[in-house]
Amino acid sequence: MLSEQAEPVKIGLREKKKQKTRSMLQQQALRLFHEQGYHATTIEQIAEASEISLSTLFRYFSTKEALVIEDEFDPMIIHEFQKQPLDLNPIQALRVSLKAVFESVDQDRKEALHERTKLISSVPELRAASLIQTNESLLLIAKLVADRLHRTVDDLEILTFAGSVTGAMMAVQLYCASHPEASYVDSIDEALSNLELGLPLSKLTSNQ
Amino acid sequence: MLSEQAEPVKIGLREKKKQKTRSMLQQQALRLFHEQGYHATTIEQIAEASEISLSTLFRYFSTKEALVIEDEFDPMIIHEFQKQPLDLNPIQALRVSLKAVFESVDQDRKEALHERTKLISSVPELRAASLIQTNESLLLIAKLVADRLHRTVDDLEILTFAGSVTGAMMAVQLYCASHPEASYVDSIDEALSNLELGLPLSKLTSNQ
Amino acid sequence: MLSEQAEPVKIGLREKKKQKTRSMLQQQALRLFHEQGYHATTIEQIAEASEISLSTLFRYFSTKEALVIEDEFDPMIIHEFQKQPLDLNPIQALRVSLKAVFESVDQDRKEALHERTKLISSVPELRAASLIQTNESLLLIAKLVADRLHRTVDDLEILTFAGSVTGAMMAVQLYCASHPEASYVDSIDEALSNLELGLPLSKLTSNQ
Amino acid sequence: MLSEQAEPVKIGLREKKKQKTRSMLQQQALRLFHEQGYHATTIEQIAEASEISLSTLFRYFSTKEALVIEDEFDPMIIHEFQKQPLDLNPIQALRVSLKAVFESVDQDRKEALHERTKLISSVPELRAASLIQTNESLLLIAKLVADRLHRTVDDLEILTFAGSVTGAMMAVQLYCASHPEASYVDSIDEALSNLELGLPLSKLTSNQ
DNA sequence: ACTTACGGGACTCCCCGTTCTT
DNA sequence: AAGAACGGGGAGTCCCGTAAGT
Repeated sequence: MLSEQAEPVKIGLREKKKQKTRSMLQQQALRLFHEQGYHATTIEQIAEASEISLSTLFRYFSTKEALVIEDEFDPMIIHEFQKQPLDLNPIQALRVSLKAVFESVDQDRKEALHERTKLISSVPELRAASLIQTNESLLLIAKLVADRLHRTVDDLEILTFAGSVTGAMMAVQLYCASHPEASYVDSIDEALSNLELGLPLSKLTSNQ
Repeated sequence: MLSEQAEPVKIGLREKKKQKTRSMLQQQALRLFHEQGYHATTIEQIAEASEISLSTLFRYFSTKEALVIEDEFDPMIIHEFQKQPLDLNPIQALRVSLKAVFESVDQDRKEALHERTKLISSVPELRAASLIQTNESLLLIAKLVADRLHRTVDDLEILTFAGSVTGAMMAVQLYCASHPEASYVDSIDEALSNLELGLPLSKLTSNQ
Repeated sequence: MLSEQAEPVKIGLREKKKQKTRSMLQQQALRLFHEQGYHATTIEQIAEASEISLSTLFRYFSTKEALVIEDEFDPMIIHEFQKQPLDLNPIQALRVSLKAVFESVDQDRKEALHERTKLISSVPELRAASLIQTNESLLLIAKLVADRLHRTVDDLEILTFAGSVTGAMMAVQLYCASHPEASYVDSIDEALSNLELGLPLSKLTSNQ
Repeated sequence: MLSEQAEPVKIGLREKKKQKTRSMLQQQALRLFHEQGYHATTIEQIAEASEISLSTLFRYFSTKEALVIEDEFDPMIIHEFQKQPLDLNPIQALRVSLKAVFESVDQDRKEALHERTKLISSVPELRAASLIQTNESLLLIAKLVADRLHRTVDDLEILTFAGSVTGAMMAVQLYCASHPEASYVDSIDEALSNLELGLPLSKLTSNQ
């Protein structure tokens, strides 16, 4: 979910055109994947449908998977997180940030996101790519938390924390894949709340 | 009559030869990857070096990644975990199991494991494949815990738990990748211990 | 008025900067080729390392190979050859010229040359580019000899002579590639001396 | 001209089909190059015209150039050379071999060869590839001569000889490129004869 | 049954135009 | 005007799956 680019977004004239091309490519890709399936769609078809050349497509998205995986939420979440007051514990801060970001997203985008998530769950290659990104999110979360505490990412305690959070999110993805009716955002919140309470281990121990 | 008795023996022999081929392939693969790098090595070279044909190689390992990823420890850990007494909380049970398994592994295998782990961290494709497996471990842990508690894997609480554990292990992998001198097993134990203590969040909150 | 005088100076400065850029590019290229190998290095990396844009790089060197091949010795050798007295036979004249030029080269350049030569021998594309240049040397030698004799390059006898000389030099390159301790200059001289003596064929015939 | 494969040509049933595919590909390539020019023709077109896939084409010819360069004469010349009596000097042996081979070639093939040679002279990439092969011929000639004399290719004298011969052939190619009416075979013979006579240097020295 | 050949798609890189900017 | 960014396109490599041949 979270990956690294957090540039201030220079509003260049042609920056905009690039954005348009990017989003066009993703749109066409998602459309074709939906219509024909992921494997049955070649990237050549995507390039053609978007009326750009293959090589240019690869300049925008370095792999077929990237067309599906890349998302626009990460920088927003980062930004939100960094604004949170320091006396919140990091899970609280994260929960607040996630809520803030997803409340600002309109219905259309939410549905697109949902569609994408379904696609990812069902295609092994995409799952793999998504997990790679998840892994990078882990580092990012670690970095954000380390910054809050003036510590370094080079710290097993912090990494373990970030790992647990990331793992909880992976769990939610799996959960939602088999419970299509469940709300993704709510489930994340619940999982994080659970983690905040220490999981809680007593409930997970047989007391007989 | 005799042939019926001969059967099991023959199967045994065959199994053995298969095992030998498998391990030969992995050995050659690892050697070549070490010498020339992962990408510079083609699976054709691996097949040649092992003196078998490409199609046969694919019968043993369906992808190039599989040559590196396959792991013999999982089943051992599962077995150990299922033997743990029910009054241990699941993290305790897991810690005990992991220790038991790794103590039984000889030095050679540990070094081979270490070599493999390094290779995996450094090659994105392998990381992806490894993460896919990690994700399946998540489900496996969930299943084991669910069984202990007579609940189902279909349960966000349990999945969250399993996710946190899995995430903690991912964190340890990242940690060890940048701290080559750290002991993998000890670090896992420390991370799990940390998780058992509720991470602990108070230490991760700025108290100014 | 003043500007006219200023012109040559400004041009001088510009020329100098160009020369610096050229040599910087070659240096960075050689460094990267040495570190990562020729194929693993992209010209984009070279441009980046030299802090100029790709299109500018191509203005200086029209192909990746040119970064390695360009040779500053040819014009020097030509110049020397044209000064040789006419009563020397062309091989003698060439031998004297080569000696004169290489004696004037300092140790650093010699080592750089040696490094380059090694690189060229080991990369097929570079060998090809180098051979193209060798082929042009053939024509050049033919022209020089033709001029001495007031004949034309359009002459099989002269071309054959030039070809033999060029071929002898190719032979020396191959020889030195497998005998790293051999002196390039000495070997050339020996080869040319051999050619001057008619190869000699009697020694190359089985006399049993 | 001379390159290495000198297998006894196992007459497999499907060896024949491969031969047919090879020659089909070359034929189509030459046709298209002739019709549209070398650069204007893509290898995809060649594959299509030959009704095979791109990847298969590359299995037969690893580069676009190879489609033009590879020829069938080398093994024949080698074979002939090895049959020559040992009391011939190596240039004589070579001259006899070349004559024997070219006399056995029918008119059609000679014209095809001529066509190909013209194409090679006119396209820099092909010239480069051809020179690479020439360079390998040098080594081959050295090897053949070394074998005759029970010496090794590791010998500057022999390499110089081979280089001179090779260089003479390069000269002939240049000569014939600018004299389309000249006979390739006769010119080679003349050049080699010239080389055999010591070039001769006296004629190439100004005697004023 | 087991190898060998073939197909095809993803991806990378080189190099060259054109456009846009400074 | 010089130079950078951008786009295009062809060559080439590799993985992997399927079909053909022995």
